[in-house]
Parts: sequence; C-alpha cells; structure tokens
Amino acid sequence: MAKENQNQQAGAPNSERKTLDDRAKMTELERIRHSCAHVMATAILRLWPDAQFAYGPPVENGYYYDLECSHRISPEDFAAIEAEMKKEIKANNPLEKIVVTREQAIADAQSGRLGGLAERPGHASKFKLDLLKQIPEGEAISYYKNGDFIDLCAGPHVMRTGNVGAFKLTSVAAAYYKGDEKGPQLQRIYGTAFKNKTAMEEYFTMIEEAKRRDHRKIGTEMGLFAIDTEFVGPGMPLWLPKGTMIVEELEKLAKETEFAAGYLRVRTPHLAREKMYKTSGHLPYYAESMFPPMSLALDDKQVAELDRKIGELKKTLGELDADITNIQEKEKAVGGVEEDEEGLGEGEFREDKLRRELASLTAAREHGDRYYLKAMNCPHHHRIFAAEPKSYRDLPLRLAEYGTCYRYEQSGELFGLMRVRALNMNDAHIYCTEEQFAEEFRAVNDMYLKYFKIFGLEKYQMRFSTHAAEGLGKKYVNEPELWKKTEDMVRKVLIDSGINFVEVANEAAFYGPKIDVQVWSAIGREFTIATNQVDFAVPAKFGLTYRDKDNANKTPLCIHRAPLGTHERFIGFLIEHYAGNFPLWLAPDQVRVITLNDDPALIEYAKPIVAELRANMVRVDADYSATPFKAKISNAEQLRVHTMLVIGGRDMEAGAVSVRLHHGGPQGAKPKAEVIADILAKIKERRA
RNA sequence: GCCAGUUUAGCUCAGUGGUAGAGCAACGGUUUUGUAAACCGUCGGUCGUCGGUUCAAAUCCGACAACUGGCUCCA
Repeated sequence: MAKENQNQQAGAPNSERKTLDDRAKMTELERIRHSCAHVMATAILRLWPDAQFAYGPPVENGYYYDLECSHRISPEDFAAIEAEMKKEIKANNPLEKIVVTREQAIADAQSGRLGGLAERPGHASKFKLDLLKQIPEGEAISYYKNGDFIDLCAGPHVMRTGNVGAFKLTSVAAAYYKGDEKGPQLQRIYGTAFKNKTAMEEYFTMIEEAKRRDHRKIGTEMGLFAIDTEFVGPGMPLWLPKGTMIVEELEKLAKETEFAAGYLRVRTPHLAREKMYKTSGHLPYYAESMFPPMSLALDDKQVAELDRKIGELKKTLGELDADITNIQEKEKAVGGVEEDEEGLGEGEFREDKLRRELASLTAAREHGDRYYLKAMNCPHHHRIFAAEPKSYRDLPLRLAEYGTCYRYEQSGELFGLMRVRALNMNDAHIYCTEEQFAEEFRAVNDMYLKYFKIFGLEKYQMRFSTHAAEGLGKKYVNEPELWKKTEDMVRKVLIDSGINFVEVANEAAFYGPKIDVQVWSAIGREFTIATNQVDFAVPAKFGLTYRDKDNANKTPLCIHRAPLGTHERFIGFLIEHYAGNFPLWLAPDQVRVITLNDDPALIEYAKPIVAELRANMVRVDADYSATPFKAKISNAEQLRVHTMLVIGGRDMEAGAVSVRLHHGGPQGAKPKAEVIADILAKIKERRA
C-alpha cells in the first residue's frame, strides 16, 4: 500500500482562511482534488452517516478531509470507501453552487444537513457552525452540492464528479482541529487525485523513486550511520567510519571557510550548570526540549555551608522586613509618601533579590548541584566572551565551534538523521556593534551562498522570520523597538543583496528575527538546513559588554549562524541530494584500484599507485583478488566507489591505468601520473 | 506526546495455529577472467520485549518499546 506524505505544507490552511481571491486562483488539479475531497466525504457518509466534517482542502500532492466519526477509519476501510467514491464519480453528479443567507446556513448546520447526506436531527454540523462564524459579515455564503451531499464551501470545484479522473486514498492520521494541540482531535484521511490514470501512475512512480534516495535507506546501504535505539537511544546516531569521513570533510570545509572569514575557533563542554540556562532564559521556557538535569549530591561540608548561608539570609530578610515596616510607619506619621518612595523602592528591590537568592539556595540544598546537557552553544560562547574584558577593538568577534548539542525532541518528531536528539552544529556567534551588524549579517549570507554553490544546491528558500506583536513578553522578549529596528536592518540587508526571500511573521526566535534556509527532503519533507539569527536580548542577560571609544560599557549584538546546520541534518540532506553518489571530495570510498586478476606482476604495478594516493590523503583501497573481474567492478559500483582504477596487462605495458567513474562509466586508459594528478586536483578544488 | 500502520538472519523479504525459509552479504573452497554480479559449500534467527489464550503461538489477545506516515513541535 502506498503511504506517502502529500501534505508537508498542510499545517497552514487550518490557521489561515483562504480568501475568495486565493480560491479563484486554484488550478484545475487543485479543483479536481478539492472536488475529490467532497466525493470522499460523500462515500464516508454512506458508510458511516454520523461522520462530522471539518476542513477538506487540496494540499500539495492531493487533499485531505478532517472528520469526527464513531468508527475509527483504518487503511483496511480504504477499499470500501474507494468503492463508494467510484459510484459517486460514475454517477457524474454536477457540483452545484448554491448561495444562501447566513440565517439559512446556520439553520442547515443546526439540523445536521451541512456536511451530510440528509438532515441529522440532534446532530448539528458542529464544525460547520464554527466555520460559519469565521466567514466575515458581508461575504457570500455558499454550498456545493453533489448528489445528496451538501457541504458548506466557497469552492471552486470541477463541473461534475466524473471530472475526477483518477484517485486513491493514501493514509490516515490524527489532526488537531484548527491545528490546536489542546483542541479536539480529528481523523484526517489523505487522498490524491489526478486528471487521469496515467498522471496518477507517474506520480506514484516518482514517489517510489524518491524513496530510493531516502537517506535512511542509503545510509544503511553505504554504512554511513546507525541508530542503536536499544543501547544508545532513539535519535542518537552513531557515525560509522564511512559517515565519519563525510563529517570530517565538512568540518574541514567549515574550518577553511571560517578561517578565511576571520572566525576564531573555540571548544566548550557539553554540560553547564543550571544557572547558565536560567540566565539565558532557556529555563524554564525550553526545559521541555532539554534532557532533564543531573543532580550532584552534596557532601556534609557543602550542606553545612548552605545551611549557614540560608540562615544568614533568613535573618537579613527578617531585619529587612522590620526596616520596611519602620519606613512605612514613618511615612504614615509624616503623611507624605512621595519623598520616601525611592527609599522604600530600594528596600523592596533588595528584598526581592535576597528572596530569589534564598529560593535558589533552598533548591540547591534539596536537589544538590544541577547540570544540564547543552541544547545550544550560545550560552557557552557568551561565557567565552565574558572570560576576558572586551574593547570595541575586539569587535566583531566571531567565535566558531562544531558544537555537540542534545535536545529532547518528542518521540514522534524523530526522523532518521534529519531530526535527532544528539546533534553537531556548525555554530558560530558573532559579537558586533550596531554599525557593524549589516556587513556581518551580509557576510554570513554570502557564506551560505558560497556553500550552496559548492554543493550544487539550487532548490532552497530563504525564509525571513519576524515576531508578532501579540507574542511580546510571552514567546518573544518584550522589546518592541528593538524588534522593529533589527527586523528593519535584516530586511534591508536582504533587499540590498538582492536575495529572494519570503517573510513569515510569528516565527522568530525568542531573542530576535532570523533567516532560515528551507530545503526539501527526497520524500518532500521541509527542513531548515541553515540559519542566521539576530540576538539583541541574551548578551544583555549575561551582562556582556565591551568598552567603547567613549569609555562607556555597551552591550554587543549577537549573530547566531549555522550555514551548514548540523552534521546530522546536512549529511542526511546531502545523501538525498546526491542520491548517495557523492562528489569525489566527499565520497567515503574515493578510489579503488582493481587488477584484472591476481597476477603478481599486476599487483606489483598497482601497489605504488595505491601508496602514492594514500600518501596524499586519498581514501583508496585495492582489490587484487582472483574474483572474476566483472564481479570486482560490480562490487565497487555497489559500494559507490567514486573512481575505479582498472589495471590489466595492457595498462601495465603502457604505464597507464584505465579509469572508470561510478557516475560515468569507463573513461579509457590514461598515463598513471596524469590520473593521480587529476584525482588530487579534483579533491583539492572540491569539484562537483 | 496524539492517530494509524509496521517490527521474522547484517540487508531485502516469504511464511495466518503444528514448533522458521529464500536471495544478497559474511566465511571456506574451486575459478585466472578487460568494465555491474562464476560455481560449490558453510555460518547465521528466544520471529521487537513482557504477559495472556491454547495440547500447541512468528501466527490469536493485551501491555510496553522502537520504527514508518501524518498531527503538534522545531531556541
């Protein structure tokens, strides 16, 4: 059974209602699919009349319809549903548009007629009632009717059900009503439809081909990585020797590129104390995405010391309480509050601070010293910034590290190498002044583009994520002016450098706007492969400052950037991008020398070639075995060895080797020195 | 975390109530070959885990785990 995901971008339609204008733009294929959703609803109602329908839009590769139903629909039911659908299509009923008044629509929804085959007394069309509320006053309300099925729908549709030329139900999933995790959970049935059978067959063939380049499949075939859920844990890939070769090539590329761009490399531990993440603001808001802390037990001496401090604090607080009471009483006596307001304020401020300290000490007394696995590298880098006093002369300061982070992603979110719990990030933080910001930000974008050129990455989208005013103080730090200012700066950089981008509101990081580079996996899932973020909030929380020309301490801006994302996701993506056929510089098996047979003379001729390549750090091996020659070629091909150097009697006599490329077949015999020089140049230049 | 499905040898998969099979890989032989697969043999599985039903369970039922497709999430 085909079970594809045709709805990778399906999340959005629920939250944002399509305007009538958008609807008018629907392509013919979208109309077919939208109509097919109605046909499917008709069929489901014939089988289970109590079904209540919510949304049923077309999506990228098909359509879905969300419904609530006493029967739990499983793929086993698909045949029965499809049979009913076939009947409805064969009946070739017209899809009639009926315009009604709001009152009429509400009455029909209350009677259960909407999204039904007939009135269903006592079972109002509850989702349709809710949808009606979302239709703005003054906008026309329309139904579409095919056979007995009437649905609240703005269309557009194809003329008749018979216009649905080919269709197939593909999968069933749970979906939250309006995408709200706390809202009711509906059954979502996915299907796809096409103008005709041929188009549908082409689609499914394409899906099958895409599955062949799935990084999980190729990763196993090529021995790149393994995920040992039993002993290591889900989402924690083990890099096998061949995968590690790719990892190290990428790191080498990053090191060279960053060195040239003036970055400084640093290294940081994988753990930090609780205070780090309380200060950064990641705790408690992101605690869910972090592995739970490990607590170190306290020894008797430490307990005694804590007890002493707690006692002292309590005593101070007691005295402070008394002071404040005194002040308040004095105020009452004097009758004037204004003059003394400041004094009182300070006292309260001090009390607040002491109470927080007391809470923290009491907590430490209870659970000992807490350490967290880092979920991000920024706080560590901030502490590196803080480790030595900084002057404006030190800026921009670019700290780079391939940092290992751990994130406790929900079990259902894990996905091969693309979404993991242990990750190696191509991270760097650039500390700069406001004046330096635009140029630094642009330089980072240029670095992205340079990388994408090396990898021949053409299909990507730059997404500029901004904040949303309603999230201020909740999802986003409450600095409206700074948000506006930094967003304007970023937007200007993007426009000035002529970069194509889409702007998305309410997707920013909590500390600032960002640019993500979106790519699509072989099976169509969307991923952020690289990121470039502005941070105007966290450096201040850590009290990071530099001494400026005017001898004043100022807080730097921080740019978080990861052009190569994480090794996990980037390599996962590259596997699919190249379908496992890596360019020479990245290929785990770069060269294999294959002798025609195990004739000692041939082997003696081959050995120095292998030795010379190895001496030049080329990943080369040799097959001198007596295995039939064709089989030796086949073995190397299956392993995806990039370059095969074939050596037979003819080559030996001519001082040549015969070159065969995994992606290109036999290239003929060439002088061996030329072949070696070629290989070395190709690797050095990272030629595609 | 939620819904549905899946889980049999290193890999790809067959096996629907009578105590486990194939191909490839691996290993040992034989084979001496000019660009994708020579032949013979051997090894390899507590059928995801735990529990239940049964004279008998890979097979039926339940719980748990992992994976897959979606949903939600993604600093």
